[in-house]
Amino acid sequence: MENTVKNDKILISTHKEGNLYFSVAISSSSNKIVRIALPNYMKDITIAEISKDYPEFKLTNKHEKTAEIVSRVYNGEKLHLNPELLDLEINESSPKKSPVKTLFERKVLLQTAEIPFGEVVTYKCLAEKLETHAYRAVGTALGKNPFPIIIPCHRVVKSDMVVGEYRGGNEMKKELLKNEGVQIKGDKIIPG
DNA sequence: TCACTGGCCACCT
DNA sequence: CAGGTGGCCAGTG
Repeated sequence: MENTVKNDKILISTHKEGNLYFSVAISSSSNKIVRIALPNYMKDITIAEISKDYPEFKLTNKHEKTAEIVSRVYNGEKLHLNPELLDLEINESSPKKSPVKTLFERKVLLQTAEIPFGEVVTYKCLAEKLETHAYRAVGTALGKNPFPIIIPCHRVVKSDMVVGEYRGGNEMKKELLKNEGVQIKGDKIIPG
């Protein structure tokens, strides 16, 4: 059992790339990533995003390397981060404490992790792979993705190829896609 | 239990 | 094309 537990210490490390800050949160007991913050021009905002779920944390540079990897992936480097490093477990005794809270969310995230660099799939397609018609629920689950960028929820788009929504905003989603070579015109993916 | 809310979809003007 | 409508179903309170 390696999921987050009550007295776990959460370590937050930040890396600056260009004028953006990238923060990651790692559990000191499992040594796994429990949260990745979306990049921001303000360091404090990335930390605040995490501290909302983990009020008791410690700032450290111990995991800055991990935050740097996130920043490099954001900027379009095709890097592989071992999915084992993400805490995808569901804590049965208190699911609310774990980054991923339900089986459905986990299945959606794992399926999303399969989408190759530079490619997109639709919410519908993802739902069908999970053998459900809960298209909207797929979107909702991705909206709560604790590991944005690394679990590439930005590669999931609407059925009409419009880019769609993103926690960090529609523009950030488009930038992420452009960074990995996806052609976009207006709000629409150009099939390639 | 029930009602409501979504990072959606299909279908209709 | 744009905008509206009803439908889908997992989570939430």
